[in-house]
Amino acid sequence: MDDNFFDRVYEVARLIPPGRVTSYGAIASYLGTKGSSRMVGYAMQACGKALPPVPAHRVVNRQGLLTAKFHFGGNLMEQLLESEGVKVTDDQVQDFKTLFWDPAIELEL
DNA sequence: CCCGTGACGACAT
DNA sequence: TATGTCGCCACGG
Repeated sequence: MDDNFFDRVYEVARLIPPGRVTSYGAIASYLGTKGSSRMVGYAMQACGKALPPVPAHRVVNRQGLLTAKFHFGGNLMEQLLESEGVKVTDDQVQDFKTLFWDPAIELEL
């Protein structure tokens, strides 16, 4: 875990409260690399080897769309989110705007 | 060392 | 509103 950049992403991702979701761009922006939202997703891809495990299922794209479900495998991601109380329909988070957790704001206090 | 790829996002048309 | 294109930068081949 010498990869500082990845660790930053993991650290923020782990701060996401249960039943909440955030976007790659929000995390990237918090890290100061808002233009590199792709790197956040890329880091998530490698989150499987990160300890403690990162709740990547709480991270979705700007539209609240479960773009990562393909990587989780089937409906696993959707299952995990609903298990935390997050309503998901058609690979899309319901009330995404309400459940949205922005580190730049929530951690601002 | 160069090239293609990608869990995204903003802007242009 | 929908579709297309570019930028971003780390990683594998």
